[in-house]
Amino acid sequence: MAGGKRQSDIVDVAESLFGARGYHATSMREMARELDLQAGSLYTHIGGKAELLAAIVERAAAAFDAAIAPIRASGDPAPKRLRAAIRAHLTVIARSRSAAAVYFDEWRHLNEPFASEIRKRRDDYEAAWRELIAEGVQAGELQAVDPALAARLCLSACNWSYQWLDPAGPLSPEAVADAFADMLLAGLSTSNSRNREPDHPVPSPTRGDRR
Amino acid sequence: MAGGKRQSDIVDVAESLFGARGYHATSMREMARELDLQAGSLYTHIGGKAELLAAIVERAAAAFDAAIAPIRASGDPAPKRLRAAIRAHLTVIARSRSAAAVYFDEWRHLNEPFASEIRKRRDDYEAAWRELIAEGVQAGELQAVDPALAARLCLSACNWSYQWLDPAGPLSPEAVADAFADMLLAGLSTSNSRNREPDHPVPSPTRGDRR
DNA sequence: CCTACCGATCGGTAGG
DNA sequence: CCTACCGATCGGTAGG
Repeated sequence: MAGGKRQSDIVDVAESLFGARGYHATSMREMARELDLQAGSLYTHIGGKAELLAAIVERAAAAFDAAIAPIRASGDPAPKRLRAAIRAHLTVIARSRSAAAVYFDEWRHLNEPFASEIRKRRDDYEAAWRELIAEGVQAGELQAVDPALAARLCLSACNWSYQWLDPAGPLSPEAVADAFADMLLAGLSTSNSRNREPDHPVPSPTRGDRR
Repeated sequence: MAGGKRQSDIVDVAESLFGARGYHATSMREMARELDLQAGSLYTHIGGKAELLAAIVERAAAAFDAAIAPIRASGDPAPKRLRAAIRAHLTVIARSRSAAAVYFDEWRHLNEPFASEIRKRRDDYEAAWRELIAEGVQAGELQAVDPALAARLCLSACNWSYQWLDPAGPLSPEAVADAFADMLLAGLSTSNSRNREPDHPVPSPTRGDRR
């Protein structure tokens, strides 16, 4: 699926409808109506419904990969990279909640070989987070947690945000990201007491400004 | 929908198929085949497909509510209650990942009034977590986080586990829950050192958070 | 619980 | 890009 203005319009509408109602609950006729077309006319521009799903999911996967690539390569300390990754991940979701919804919920309806390809891509993405955390543990910047579980904790918390994160809401995605990073890095409990000096060099715009 | 052995068999099969493939991707004929019935015969026992979905989602919502009710009433310190709630929540998910998948992913296909009822029930459930955290903040047992965001962080991390939590995996759901609780309570970073007492008392939240 | 069937709707195509 | 239409499948019902 390569180019064409009309085609990318169709992909956009599909993304929005698949995200809102789900892949199987969205008909080609609904999509056509949204574009003021007849159902059959869609097929001038696209190969089929399954192909649309694949295009949307690939695009979403690419957005996540691209968002964390520079962070991985930055050479910053692990806590700073982790904070940046959380922000990047949430920003991708906030930029298109529909795309995130399709990526997270509808990818299981992909045909082969797309399903396998995406599965691998997600595994690689998670591995990058795991590696980041493992490096931090190694360097003594992060506690001696299991990197696999810690990566899963961070990603789970971030992924689910597609359910509620609202760029037009009272808290910007960046503010949510910083708050999440604060809590994940510093912990919720007071009983393992921490000093109150700024502990990471990264400025956190929302600290002291949490609604 | 009230009782009948055959009926509960059907609900169980529906839960498993809806969870695996999604509501709209599952046909009544598939369900019938799984039960060695003809499609039409299902309707002796159930009212329809939509009714099945409602039954499954209600059952799941009730399981989550029941799991945290005794914890809310326990009077334990907030960190202990939070840990217990994480464990309870993950245990419900682990006990039936299909049910969790339907509850989290397919509830949007509910008709009214079920959709509204479930939305309210989920809001109330989240409010219980928020309240727990707010009490901990008030008592100085938890840091001065925004209870709404902290509740969301914990629930997000826990909810997403339906995607990967495997009771037959190397880590039991209880072990995962404890690891998640450890990380959420103590934080991932070493830089706010935990072996040091705070030089000032931990501040209470600036706005009176009573609820 | 089965056989037989309903109208509706699905994704997609032919031919222009 | 439209009209017209295809076969398949959907959830559900009638009648036994």
